[in-house]
Amino acid sequence: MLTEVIIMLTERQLLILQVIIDDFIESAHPVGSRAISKKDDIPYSAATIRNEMADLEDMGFLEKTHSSSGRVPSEKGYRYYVDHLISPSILHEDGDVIKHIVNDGFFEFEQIVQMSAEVLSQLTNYTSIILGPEIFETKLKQLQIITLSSNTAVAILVTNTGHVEHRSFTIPTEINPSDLEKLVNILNNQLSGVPIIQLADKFNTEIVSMLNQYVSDIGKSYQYLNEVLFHEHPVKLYIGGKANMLMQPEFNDVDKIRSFYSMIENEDKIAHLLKQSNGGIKVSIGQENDVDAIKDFSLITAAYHLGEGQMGTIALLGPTRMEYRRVISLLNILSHEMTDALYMWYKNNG
Amino acid sequence: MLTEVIIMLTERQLLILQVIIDDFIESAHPVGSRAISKKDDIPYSAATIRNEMADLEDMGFLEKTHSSSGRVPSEKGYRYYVDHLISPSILHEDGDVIKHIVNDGFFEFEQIVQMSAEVLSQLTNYTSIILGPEIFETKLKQLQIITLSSNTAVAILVTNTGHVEHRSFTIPTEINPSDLEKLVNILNNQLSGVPIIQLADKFNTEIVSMLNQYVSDIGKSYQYLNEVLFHEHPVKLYIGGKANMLMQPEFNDVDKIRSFYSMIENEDKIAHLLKQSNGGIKVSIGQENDVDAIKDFSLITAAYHLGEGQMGTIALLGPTRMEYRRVISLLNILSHEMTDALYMWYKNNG
DNA sequence: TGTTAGCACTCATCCCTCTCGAGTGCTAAT
DNA sequence: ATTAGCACTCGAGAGGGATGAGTGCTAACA
Repeated sequence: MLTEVIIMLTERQLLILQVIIDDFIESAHPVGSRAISKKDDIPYSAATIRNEMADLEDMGFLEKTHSSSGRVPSEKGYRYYVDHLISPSILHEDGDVIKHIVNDGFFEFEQIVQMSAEVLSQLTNYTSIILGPEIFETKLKQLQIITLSSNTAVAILVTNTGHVEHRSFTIPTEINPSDLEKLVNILNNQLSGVPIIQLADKFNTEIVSMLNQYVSDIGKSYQYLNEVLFHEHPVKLYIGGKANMLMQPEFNDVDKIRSFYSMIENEDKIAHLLKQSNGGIKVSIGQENDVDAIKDFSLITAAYHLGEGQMGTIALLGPTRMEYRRVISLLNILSHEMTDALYMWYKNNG
Repeated sequence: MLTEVIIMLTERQLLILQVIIDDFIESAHPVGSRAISKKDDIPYSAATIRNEMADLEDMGFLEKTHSSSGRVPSEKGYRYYVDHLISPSILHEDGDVIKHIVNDGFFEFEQIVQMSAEVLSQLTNYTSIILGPEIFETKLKQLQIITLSSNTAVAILVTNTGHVEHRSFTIPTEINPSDLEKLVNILNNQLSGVPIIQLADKFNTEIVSMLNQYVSDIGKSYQYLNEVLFHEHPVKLYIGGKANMLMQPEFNDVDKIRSFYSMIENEDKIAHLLKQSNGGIKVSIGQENDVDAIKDFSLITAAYHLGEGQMGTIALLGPTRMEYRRVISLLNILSHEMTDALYMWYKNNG
């Protein structure tokens, strides 16, 4: 796509395109010329509309489902609609609901995230996905190792944001259980305040030698320890309203439901999708999506931030016939609210 | 149901009933007399089968979907089948898979539970639900309170089974943050080893006065603390394979799928259902279920134990046309394996 | 020249009917 | 007691209008 011919649409074409897409988004039925001409703000006859519709179809913004059907927006049509026809309005009812949730009393950040995912889905009847918060900026607050038996223990990491990770493990035979306490002390002294993302590195470079010096010779088990303590903290994915989506008329087909569910259960792939987001609001319509499994859907992603480091991604997955205007407004509000909430957190706990 | 007339079936009727149900469970299609008479172990003609089928229908074990259709088991038929016609066979392939998972290396118990739910569902294409482990016998290993800022903190409870619970909270103004450490020490001294279920009580009766004595006057905030630390630890519910169930031909109808999902998302209700289970394997077929939402389904529950105290429930939810024989065998194996695994845990960590 | 009325045409959807086949129940013969 | 035979029932699926919402095109109009 080196050259993209810029197609100029007349005012009237813009108006008609917009009305058609608005109508289809609401009704999910192909839109006919007569229905358009009857609308209040359309002073043209059905025949005129038909001519314009034919032109819009030639330009690729509209499609027919069969030769004598009404028109349906093409993906290119949606793209144009999203890029040029929707003014980023703020819908206040939705905004209030969201602000209420994000700011209501004291919650763990993760609770806020979870509730947001839930509400986002209920407001829209699409499936909401929230990734993160990513851990670029979160720092280790404290590390605990609690022994359960002679050879098992559970390690607990607490971050400055109140996030808690834990993992059980068997204590390597090289390590004398009685040394565990010393080990934890050293780790806490050296690693407290260190960004989570740097823990594994710092452990390898600075801590290991220190451990060998002050604790018994931990030998090869340092790698195991590193693994247990600092590696592969799974990215948390909050998916809200897998079932709400079934309300959409697009899912009046059993096979579609099946393929949707087998897709949505594959959390890894979803997480991968969202990770590509790099800030701002991004709309991927149908085939624009990189992943085959959602080429029938639209995915709207928004990032929420903390200072420099990006923290996570909020997304809504729905049919290409999506309420783009409302969804974009919603994600805008929510990402700002979450960013604000995070900022407050940081100010208090950083 | 004060009196239940005991109906005697002839050997032949038993055989025919069994074959019909087996066939229907496998095929999901109404079973006709000719198909039965053609089976190897059936030496009777189709006409004979028809006569017997008519009798079995009169007795309520079979039904027709319409006047000239083949027969389908009634719920009473399934009940009889489950009670009298299936010998509790152990299916070794399944058994091996399960043993492998439950005993494979060192895992947190919760990981085992989660994986079991997943595998159970994949083996059967039904939806698996695992409740618990209930906390009757688990004891507090250690309590931690980690302050995040001047007025927020996160409380972490670790049990002897390696289970970790955590909750963020605001520090009540009555409590001097510098006293928190003392508070935690007292709590750990007094409560370590106490069964989780008794924590709240013990806190109210024994600890509060002690705290007032040794720490600053915590006043009315003791109730808040109790709430934060010990109350309402939500029962964990692991649901596996919500989507697998869609493979069942019973779900070839969009509305059924919708109602299934809106039911399964209501975790509270499900948890309530499973809590009624009191040991052994229990089969609830269709209308036998107390909850309306699953009167079209069968629910098989099995408890897993630890010593005296029941620990949790494993269940499979499927259509009434369920592979009862296999499912019962599976749950049997799994409940024993989990019970054994728990026992080992206890021996090591009790 | 842009707009509109009119008309022939297309196609999905609904409904009706017909056929086919898998099943039954009943009766009479073995 | 069992079975072969037969008439009957009913669901599923195919075929065939009728309906109606939609189109494209043409010719008339301002």
